[in-house]
Amino acid sequence: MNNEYEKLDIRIKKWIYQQGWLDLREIQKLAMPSVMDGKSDVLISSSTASGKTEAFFLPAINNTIDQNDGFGILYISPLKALINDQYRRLEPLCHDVNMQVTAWHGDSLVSKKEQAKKTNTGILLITPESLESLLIRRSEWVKRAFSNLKYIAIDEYHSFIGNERGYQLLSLLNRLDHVTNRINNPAPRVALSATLGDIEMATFLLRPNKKIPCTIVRNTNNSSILKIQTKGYVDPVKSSMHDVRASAEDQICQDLYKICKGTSNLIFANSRQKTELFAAQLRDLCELNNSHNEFFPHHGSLSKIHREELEARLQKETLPTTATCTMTLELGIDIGKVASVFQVSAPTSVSSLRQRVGRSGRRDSPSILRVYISEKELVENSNIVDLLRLELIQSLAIIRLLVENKWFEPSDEKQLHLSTLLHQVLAIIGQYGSIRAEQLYFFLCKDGPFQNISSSQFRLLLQNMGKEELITQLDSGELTLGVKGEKFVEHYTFYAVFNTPEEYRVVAEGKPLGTLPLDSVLMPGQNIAFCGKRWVVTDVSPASKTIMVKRSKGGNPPKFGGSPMPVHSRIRQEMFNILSNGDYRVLMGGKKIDFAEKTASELFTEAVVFFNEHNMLENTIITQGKNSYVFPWMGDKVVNTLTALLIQGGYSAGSYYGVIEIQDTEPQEISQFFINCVTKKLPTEHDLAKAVPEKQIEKFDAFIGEDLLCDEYGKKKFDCIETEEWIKKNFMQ
DNA sequence: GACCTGCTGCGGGGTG
Repeated sequence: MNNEYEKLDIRIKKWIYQQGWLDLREIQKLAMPSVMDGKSDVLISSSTASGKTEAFFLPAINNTIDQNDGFGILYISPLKALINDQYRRLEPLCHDVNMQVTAWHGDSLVSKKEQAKKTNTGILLITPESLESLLIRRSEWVKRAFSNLKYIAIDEYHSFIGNERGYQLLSLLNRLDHVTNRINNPAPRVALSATLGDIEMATFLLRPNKKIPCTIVRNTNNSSILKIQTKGYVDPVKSSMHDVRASAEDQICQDLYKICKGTSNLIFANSRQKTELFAAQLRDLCELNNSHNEFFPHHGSLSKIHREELEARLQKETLPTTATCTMTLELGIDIGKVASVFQVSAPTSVSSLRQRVGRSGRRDSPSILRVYISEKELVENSNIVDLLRLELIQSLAIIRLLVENKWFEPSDEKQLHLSTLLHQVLAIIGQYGSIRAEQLYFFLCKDGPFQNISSSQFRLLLQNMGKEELITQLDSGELTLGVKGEKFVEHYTFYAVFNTPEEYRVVAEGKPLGTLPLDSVLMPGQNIAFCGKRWVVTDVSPASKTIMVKRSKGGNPPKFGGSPMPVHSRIRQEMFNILSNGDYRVLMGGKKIDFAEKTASELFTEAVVFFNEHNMLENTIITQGKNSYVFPWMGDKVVNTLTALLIQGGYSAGSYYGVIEIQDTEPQEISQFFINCVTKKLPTEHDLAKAVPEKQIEKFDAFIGEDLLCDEYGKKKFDCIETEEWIKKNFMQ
């Protein structure tokens, strides 16, 4: 035990002793001085199950243990489930040191909230949305209850970085500092995270105005061992009914069954549809083998009961349990120990694969990652994406970036987040009743999180909000809520800044199974797979937005919809490197490690042969049949920009897996076209966006006006500077 | 090829 331990209150020491802990964990020792000091922000970055939570809470509780003039600690989490987990973990300690801890979110009991409102002490665990509602509806209480905060902790910090919810959170923290008169004396912010790519950016985003410094705490000896296997599968292209070869999906299911049976695992399958498909097929295999089912799906469209049941089963560790899941099991919900993490089909980002890997392995056992990739059997008219085995290559590139370079995708700092800015304008007016435009601009943009917004853009936003009757101007010049704005702010759906499309509820025997998008075309009599089981649709009621089902045999999972996840330039460049060198192996300790089994490395060789045959090291554009294919080996923003330029130039172009297909053209014509684009000067991102018919993506995009929408969409989807550099480098040197 | 997250106050009906 170290010096810092000695400084802890006797009640906390006693609790630690009772836990049977012989020593504090490394991250806890490292974090304790800065948290205890309480003068700077702290960024605690350390792997899952390394004791991060206690690294913050032990010293923070120590410093607030006898505080009775308002809450001492405000803990913010992106998930209700995580708040419940943390409550369970903190409750015994808080009980022993006689401190109140309150879980505060949409599902917590009103009575518990009322109790906390009366006593105003201890620790409050809350979601950003609940904090938003408190600031709008109970700002007087907020002022009383939080004026003496000693700490604000943000858990799973990476899940907020660079997205709508993260900007809302920053604005909320700013507003909290204002309401409690803590502008010049703010409570330190402590961020907890397992994966942080760009630490510089992460500290900036924790406090954009940099009023107080930020200390970074990372554990040094990350000795966890990672074992990786990549397996390839050939999906036969069947030419006749008599072809009985198993599909790649069936082969993968057989392997998943063999390896997972009897142990606990996570299978990430990238889409809810695939997640359901594997869950249903693996359940069928259990039935076929006369054994109890151990396979269950977990994703965002399943009802809470089903998800919680599975989480509890994993947590208990008494029955072997394998979850086929989407990113719902990426974050830190307590799920016990798992033997392996499977990634079926290519991951799209290094950071999410890192999160997933972290779900297996503990200090005493290695993390095991098994990546299963299916590639189509090659036939005469195979697609170029299949010929180059791009799904496999993307997987190999992401694995290499993960293991060798310790690199993660940085957040996209160019985005404007105008939908969230509009939301915050409404929220602040809702909170104060009325406010001057200059104050709002200072509050949100100049001194707040929306620093990419110019004053003219802000003015335009307010004008549009006026036109839409969201706000009106009083005779005094102050802004107040308009007719529509009031309706928005009063409704409970206002607090979340992210978009949620309307859905059908799926109900079996009166119990909710989950939800499906409104545009899913389901008919009575149709068989579907959902929640890991097979059903037949008995009734579809558009009026009550309900789909009734009952158990049945057969049926495939429905489509859930969604938009593609963008791939970063660094990944595409790593794919190019791998193909040019004909080597995907990972360099570790001076040795090259092979992590692909036989079929995967055969598929890789096919890709390299094609790559070399077409001299793709030199050729950026190649021809297949009547079409040309552009290989930028760049992220989706550049691919989108090039594709948009081609379409505006009258070509018939589309992209897939980062490759642009242009119909009926020759490479020379395309390269000349690109050169002309640069010589004539490229259009702006805004101009490119103008031509896109459907640009509304975020919740309040419908109200920001066409002009700003083009700014917003352009910055999100296109990058003209990087594109121009790419054209110059490839065609003009 | 296609991810995820969250929210109030009140009224009606059931249970102790």
